[in-house]
Amino acid sequence: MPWPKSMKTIRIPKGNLFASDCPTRDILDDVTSRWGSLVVVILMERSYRFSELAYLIGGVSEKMLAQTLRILEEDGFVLREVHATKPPKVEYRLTPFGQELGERISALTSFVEQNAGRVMAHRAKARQGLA
Amino acid sequence: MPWPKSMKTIRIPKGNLFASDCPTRDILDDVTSRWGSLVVVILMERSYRFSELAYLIGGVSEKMLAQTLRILEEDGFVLREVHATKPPKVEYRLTPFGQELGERISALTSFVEQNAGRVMAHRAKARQGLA
DNA sequence: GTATGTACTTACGAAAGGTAAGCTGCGGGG
DNA sequence: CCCCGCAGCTTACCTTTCGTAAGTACATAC
Repeated sequence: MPWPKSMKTIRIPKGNLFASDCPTRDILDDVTSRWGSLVVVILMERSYRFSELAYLIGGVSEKMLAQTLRILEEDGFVLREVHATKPPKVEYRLTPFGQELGERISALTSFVEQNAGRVMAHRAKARQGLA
Repeated sequence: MPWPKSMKTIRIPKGNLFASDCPTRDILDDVTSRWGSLVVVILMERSYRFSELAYLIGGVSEKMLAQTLRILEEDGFVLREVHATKPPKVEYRLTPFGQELGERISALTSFVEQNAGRVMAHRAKARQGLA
């Protein structure tokens, strides 16, 4: 697909989010990943252990939970605390930076929760239109 | 993995986002999908045509853009207007509902853009720790 | 009649994600 | 002793999703 003429008058609206090679894109993917956002929201409440998270977040596999937590830790949103008890105990909590992020994500998730009915209704209408 | 003992005292923090069979989860996936959030943010600015979106959002394929737009339309966030000109022209814009959503998503994306430096710095430190 | 413009679809290979089993290290029951 | 269980991952394997590139339709322009 060639570059359309209407492009000549268009400027990229904001920052660099829309450039595919910008690291901003990676970070957004991390925090909006399927499990990432759920982990952040649940950690807003308090710290949790690995197995607690695995059970609270319905449908997550241990593999994906571990991967998600590792990424969020690398990005500086989550803190991993190992307690050398027997058997070992690993607690995850949000960093202050992660809490700032969590406020934004919670705003989004609670909006989605509160308006899920509207969306479901619209989906039903849209599918009637197709049939 | 069996249900751990510490679970007995835990209650699910909020709503139903954490139940794997809740439609809320699907909706969240739609709006936080790789391309979904970018489309919503860019449509906050003004309406755009298909090919314009394809060029503004770096790295998106036409296939994924079409799929993303169809989903956002079904959910009631985006409106699709076909102008029967020759050649045809299709405009996409946010519904009022989509704009409410867009405010939440923009809050998140602008936070990420503004704090990308912090994240990159933390990633670099984390990788030094490993080496 | 060949090429262009617009908005998609479709086929196919690559990559991400899910499932389930294994691993380590220690303590307790038989 | 020996094996099981607990906790927190990790690995192997397979399925689903995604990206790439080509094709479609229809009309006008060359």
